[in-house]
Amino acid sequence: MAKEKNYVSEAVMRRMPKYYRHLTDMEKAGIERISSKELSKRMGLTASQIRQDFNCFGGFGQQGYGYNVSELRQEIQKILGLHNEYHIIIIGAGNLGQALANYTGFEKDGFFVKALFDINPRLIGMSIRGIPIYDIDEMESFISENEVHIAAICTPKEKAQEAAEILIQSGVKGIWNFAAVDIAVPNQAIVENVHLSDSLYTLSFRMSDD
Amino acid sequence: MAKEKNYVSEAVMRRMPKYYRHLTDMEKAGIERISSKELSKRMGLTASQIRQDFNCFGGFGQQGYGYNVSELRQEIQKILGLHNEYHIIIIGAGNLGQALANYTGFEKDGFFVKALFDINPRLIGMSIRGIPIYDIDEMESFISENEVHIAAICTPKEKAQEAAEILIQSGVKGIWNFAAVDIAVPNQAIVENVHLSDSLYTLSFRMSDD
DNA sequence: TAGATTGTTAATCGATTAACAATC
DNA sequence: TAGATTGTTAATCGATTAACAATC
Repeated sequence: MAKEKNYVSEAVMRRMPKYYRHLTDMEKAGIERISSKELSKRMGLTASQIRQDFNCFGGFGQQGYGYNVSELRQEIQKILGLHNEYHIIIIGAGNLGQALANYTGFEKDGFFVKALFDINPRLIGMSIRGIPIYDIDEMESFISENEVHIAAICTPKEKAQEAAEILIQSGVKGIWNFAAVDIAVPNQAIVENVHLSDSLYTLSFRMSDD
Repeated sequence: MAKEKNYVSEAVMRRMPKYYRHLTDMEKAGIERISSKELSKRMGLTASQIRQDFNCFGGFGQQGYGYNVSELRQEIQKILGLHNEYHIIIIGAGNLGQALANYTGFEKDGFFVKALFDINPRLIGMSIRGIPIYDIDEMESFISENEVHIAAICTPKEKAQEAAEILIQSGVKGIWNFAAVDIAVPNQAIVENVHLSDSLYTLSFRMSDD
């Protein structure tokens, strides 16, 4: 039974999706139970860390038995908020924006793309998988008329901050930022960055590291 | 003057691209010098941490003055290995693979996409921005005949591990993994993961966190 | 019951912050 | 020189690991 959710460290939070991913794979593979020790081998963590992590949220296991894979998966699904449905809009219908819109893999977790927005007249009016591309000027009214939980910012980096401000003012709570800038936002908003260039630089660093 | 590069913690390593990004922006904005204190405000870190971070690599500053933006940027560029040129191939020419191939933003940092590989006969023979899409069966011979530093894995997750193994056997050192699996690799290879689903789950978690 | 493995407390390790002497 | 700010050492904080009593 999960405890009241208190403060969870960044480190723990970043491991939760990984647990969820592995548990989903295990469930699919028909594995019914797993001990923290087995799981630690599988995931490259320590058994101790796994038990500590889970105990941030309450005990999910049983002494002498371990964890029931399906149950544990379901608990973590709830912790991650993946029992909810999320509506996403994509700001910027360039390469990346279109690729995100085309990708259906997030729908199984309840994430649905509802619209894209762009300034390019050639793109406006088109659609991707039936998802319309609108003029960026219609963004605010779209948000007020439709429930939008998350906005993925796929604009050039110069436009990202401005877009974020409008989005947050319009009531969007979650920003999934793909632009290569650090966006400043008020407290109530949440920004999750996907800095592809940072990731590539890190790879470069480790490749030249000796 | 940069010291011999020793062990650098994961935490420090992950901050280096961010420094590089901010310094590049500052240089572009014509800022000549900056103190650790000013930089700390700008980046949301502490001045102490910034000085500690830089001292992993040797001292780049001057007492009483601070840091010269251009010089510091150049030092970090070298630390990150961004003075080199990298050849990238993309495995999987679906939405994401194509988006990456279309994106030119990494070229300014010396990353060039040389080819894509896929199993889909409809895609094989086509090209993106002049970059050819080849049959996946030609991957090994392409690598042996061309210098390939980095392979971006954009395949479905079921194929990612196998692709990684072939790539590493063929001599590719860096794997930029976009598939939603944790790839197991031998020591000499380096994997940098971009787990978009993990990122989205984290966003969901923080949005439902109260 | 005996064996296994959790949940949890205590010990260790590493990263961040604070402080200050060195020095430009 | 005096003021500013680094480079670096010491103190603190937090995260990971180890240990073990609780218990299935």
